[in-house]
Amino acid sequence: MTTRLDIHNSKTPNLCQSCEIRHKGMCGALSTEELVTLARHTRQVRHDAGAQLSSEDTPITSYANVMRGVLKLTKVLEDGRQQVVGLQFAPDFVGRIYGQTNDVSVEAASDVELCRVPRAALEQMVADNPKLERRLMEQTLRELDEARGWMVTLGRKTAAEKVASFLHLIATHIDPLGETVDEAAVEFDLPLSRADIADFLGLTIETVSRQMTKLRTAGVITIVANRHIVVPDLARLKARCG
Amino acid sequence: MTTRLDIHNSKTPNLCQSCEIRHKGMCGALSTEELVTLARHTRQVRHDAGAQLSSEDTPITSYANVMRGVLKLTKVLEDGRQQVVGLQFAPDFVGRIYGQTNDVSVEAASDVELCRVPRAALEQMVADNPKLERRLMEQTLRELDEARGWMVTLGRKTAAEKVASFLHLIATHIDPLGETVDEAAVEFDLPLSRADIADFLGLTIETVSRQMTKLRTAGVITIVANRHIVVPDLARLKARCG
DNA sequence: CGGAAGCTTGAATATGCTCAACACGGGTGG
DNA sequence: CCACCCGTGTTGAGCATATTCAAGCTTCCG
Repeated sequence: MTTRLDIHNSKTPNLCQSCEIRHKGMCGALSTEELVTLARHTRQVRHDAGAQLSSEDTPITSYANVMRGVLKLTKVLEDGRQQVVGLQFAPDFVGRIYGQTNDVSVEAASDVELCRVPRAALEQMVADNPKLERRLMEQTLRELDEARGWMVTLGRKTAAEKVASFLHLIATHIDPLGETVDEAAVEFDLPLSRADIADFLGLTIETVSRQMTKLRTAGVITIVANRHIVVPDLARLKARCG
Repeated sequence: MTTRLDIHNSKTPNLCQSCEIRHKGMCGALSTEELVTLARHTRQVRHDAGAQLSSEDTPITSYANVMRGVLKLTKVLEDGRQQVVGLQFAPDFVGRIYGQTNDVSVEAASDVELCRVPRAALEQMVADNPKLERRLMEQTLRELDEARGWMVTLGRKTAAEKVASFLHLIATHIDPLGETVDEAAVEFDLPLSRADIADFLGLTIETVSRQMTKLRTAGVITIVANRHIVVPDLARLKARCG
């Protein structure tokens, strides 16, 4: 690992220079000097799909930024019923600030790359930098909006609409950095298994599978491989989201 | 309205002195002097149950603190299907900071009393006072946790568990300022109609009604009047929450 | 009182679940 | 190289839960 950098000059750290999310996530709020300070503590880490990064009641010891891949946040009932309560894409910030525990379990849905920051280092930076705190506030508000949007889906949409809504979400969030080009064709790999999708939508895997088949036979999507989907017309998909 | 106060001395404003939520909500982060500054802009307002305070896409012009009663936050689908995405009790802060629109419709679920603050005044205070910003961050995180908790309820619980969970929520949040005394008997008025409860739980009013009847015949609750409920044993209710 | 809104109850229906079998694909080992 | 296996996804049949539709009841207000 050759991520060592000369901390005596204040040029953008090598690591951050090549970071694709440099300007989009939390780091966009930082000056070059602050970035240097932060980079002394960060470490890029990779996790395979399925890896559990933290669980509902473990104390928080570090935060991270998603650089590549998708994380899922889940909660479980005592009897094992599970609900995915959030998905995080690059360049989302991961981790609950100002809290003792996460209250959610964090798992890698796909293979992921994270930029990890120890708890103390981040909290120090936040305390010193109002702009950073504000960024985190905005991310939190975005997550709240997303959670509320999914409450509508969970509570009031049919299985068909739920699956369409999920595909629409992925289609509009997965692309590396391209801005949403509505009405256009989109092609992507699902970052979640059928079981995860079911847990996200409050359905069973069988129902998810059946609804995917219906969307396929209706010509709304093409299932190239189990995980590999083509949406020829995003507007037609959106029309099925209820 | 005799809420005029002498702004030349910096004693706690009369209005705030008698405010029951003075130390619990956002204002708990303020010094006496800051409170005086803030109180120059605030105004207590009352709304009847059912009053709509703002809708999904109206711009935000003011914020508020809930002093009494319950607000409901809702979202609707084009075809009219509705979902309650949040409830706010005293001393919650109401309104999405750093945003152009609310993305939710805010309605008085019961008769409410609010302490209203114009947008500019609050944003100025937040900019000047990191402790206040932090309070708002904490409230936002709490709302996010609550939203995620309800996602589990919406996605993975049965109708019976949903209704029990709702009653448990109200039983533990409605009480004026008493801390949750688990295992004890609780008596309260439901701040929501059956229709609102249904929209909160992603059910129909008929299903809500039937499940309430089942809880009554099972002896878990007593329905004194339509809205007036007694829970003799909170633990028994909790056991039915899934 | 009378009317309307809110709530409850019942019967029939539909949506999504359960259980079960099968298909596909990718890796492992004979 | 093929057989086998295991994880993952699909499909089908029967069933259960919650919805829909419809009627009747209560409570609240004029």
